Amino acid sequence: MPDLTQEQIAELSRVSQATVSRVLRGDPRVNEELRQRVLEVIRQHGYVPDARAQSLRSQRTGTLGLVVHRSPKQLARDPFFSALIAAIIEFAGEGGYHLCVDAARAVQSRRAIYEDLLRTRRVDGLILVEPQTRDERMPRLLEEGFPFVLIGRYEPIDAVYSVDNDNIGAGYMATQHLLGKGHRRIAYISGLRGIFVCEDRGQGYRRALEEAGLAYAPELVAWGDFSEAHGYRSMSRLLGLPDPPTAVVAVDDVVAIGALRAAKEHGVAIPQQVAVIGFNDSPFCQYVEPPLSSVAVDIRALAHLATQVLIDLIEEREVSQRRHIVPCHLVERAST
Amino acid sequence: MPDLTQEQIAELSRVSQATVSRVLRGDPRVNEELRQRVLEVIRQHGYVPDARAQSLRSQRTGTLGLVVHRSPKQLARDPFFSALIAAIIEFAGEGGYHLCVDAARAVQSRRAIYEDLLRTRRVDGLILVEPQTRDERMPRLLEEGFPFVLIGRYEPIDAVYSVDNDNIGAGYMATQHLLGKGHRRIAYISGLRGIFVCEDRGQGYRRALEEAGLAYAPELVAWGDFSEAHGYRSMSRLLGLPDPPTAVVAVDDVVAIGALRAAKEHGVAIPQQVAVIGFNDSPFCQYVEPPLSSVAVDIRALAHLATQVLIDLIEEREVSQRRHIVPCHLVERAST
DNA sequence: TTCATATACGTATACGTATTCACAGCATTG
DNA sequence: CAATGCTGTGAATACGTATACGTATATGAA
Repeated sequence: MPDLTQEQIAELSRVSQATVSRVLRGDPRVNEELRQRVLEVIRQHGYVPDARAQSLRSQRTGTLGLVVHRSPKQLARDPFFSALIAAIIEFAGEGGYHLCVDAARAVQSRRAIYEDLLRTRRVDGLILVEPQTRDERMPRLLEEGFPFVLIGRYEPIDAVYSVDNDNIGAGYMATQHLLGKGHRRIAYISGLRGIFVCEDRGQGYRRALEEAGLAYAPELVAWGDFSEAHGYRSMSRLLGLPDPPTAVVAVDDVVAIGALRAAKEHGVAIPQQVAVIGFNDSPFCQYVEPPLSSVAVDIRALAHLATQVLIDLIEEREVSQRRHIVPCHLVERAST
Repeated sequence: MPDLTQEQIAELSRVSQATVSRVLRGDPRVNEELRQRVLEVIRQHGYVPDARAQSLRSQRTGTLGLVVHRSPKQLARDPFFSALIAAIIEFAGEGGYHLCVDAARAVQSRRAIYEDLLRTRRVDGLILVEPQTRDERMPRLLEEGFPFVLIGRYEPIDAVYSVDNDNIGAGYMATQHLLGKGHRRIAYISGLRGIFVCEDRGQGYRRALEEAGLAYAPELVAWGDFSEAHGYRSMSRLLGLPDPPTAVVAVDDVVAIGALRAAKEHGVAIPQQVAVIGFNDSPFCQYVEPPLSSVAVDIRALAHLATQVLIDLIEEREVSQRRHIVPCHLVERAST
């Protein structure tokens, strides 16, 4: 079946190309008889309009861009990102948009993506996942008036639309949970200093402690990366303390897994001697031994909000608020 | 910074729009002095060509389409797909293409995707992941002469370009591994009947047994779905046999996890009394107790081949073969 | 000098669609 | 009955780029 144009459909229907276009766009000012004739020809020939021409003419591509600040390898490994991407695909589709995905960690390729997707008008808007604290593109994007939404936080400019987890609340909730189980000496195995997620969850942890009348003890807080090895090392150190913790909040499930391993190797019973809780409710939480309690972030809500806000911006609808905070919830398993 | 066109760049450089286009396309037939002048103006104004106009004119979009036959929810859950998507993003980028991703399980939306991506010329080519055995789109795609590549198998028509795991080899390898450990009574917990992956791995399993002079015993093969629950149930049944297996090949890591759980609950030691091996080498394999041996499929190779073949088809280069088979390798851990 | 050839550039056009404009036909109004 | 508005339609145009084509200048050979 060769590619037809409106021109040819018009000829076959004995109308003008303009009328074909009007029929396709559902313009009411077209005679019913003609409309039927044109629709019949379109149906018979299986005509579908050319998206490229439509884009050029209408200045709309019907495509959203998704840029993730992770190397493809990291992306493949972390279930959080894959779930996020999958959900964004879904919601973009529901909103009538396609999705163009790019991933890049290097600054150089980040610039390229910026040029390639945005300036070329290849997409109508952008979702940026976890931008850096200082991201030189933010001001430029704002300046261009290009529609974009952040998943994560970006403090410097509050004109930015963003959707984020309630990480402070999540840290608070995890700690609260352990306090409720009677624990009084609770450690926090964090990630990198200066990363919003880690700082925020730590802040929630601290607030829960203080509300319970407990002092924040720096020796019970471990900084490192997001690896299983970091969880293992930190837990080993904590267990060696003169007055070891009876419960541990780990900044991420993978880190928590490392902590679990260390505890088991030290012959410490979980959750009897040490309780452990992680974040993200990764799929593997239910498979590890013992199954890991975790604070689940609502990835679908995150994706839904981000997509919806972006589409509203593109279609120039009113957007009620610039910052959205998505609440988390606790999934209790055997490790606490 | 407002959007410029070649027209305006031309005016600023005191040349024609055609010359600007030639400079941008690297046409050699343009005076060096002029070229520099134009490039300077382009640089100063940060001009980037409009991809939509380029697409319309050149009949190329510079975008690949990826269609996955899974609901977004399944997609989010299965690490295999997320890794695959991540790798395809990477290789498409390296090949100078963007990636447009869609996912859909329903037949209805499948048709829509077909119309939306292909007939609208929104993408230059398509990667289809695990199409159904009878997929009505294959003949149509072939008929249109539209470039596309399958990840998975499609038997009916061999004019189709495809890239697939060596699933037979993988099943053979897993079984071989267990035979090498001295096991003589080996079970196979499969997935759905009629799914290529399950049948093929089963075929490899069977061949390994027969080469070792062992009979294929139907009571040692369990059919079901891809769930953890199926693994659990099947393992429970197998352990209740008068002559239970000493080793189990599970069609998927998640199924294997279920089997592990059943064994533990029955007080059966792993790997001393029953060895277990899975497929895919999912990230969680190293976190479970005991860590799970698994046959790793080379996802990056799969993605790389598919992307490369597709790009070659689009750019009308010679493609050496229609079917590519990617070998697997075994990752041994404590469960065997 | 004269013609052929190559080179470097501009003019014009096409890609397929959406939309503005103009106009014909008809109904409605004072 | 003239003036006015409304409806449905086609002609023309614009979106921004790439390229076929034509032409002016430079270069070389006769």
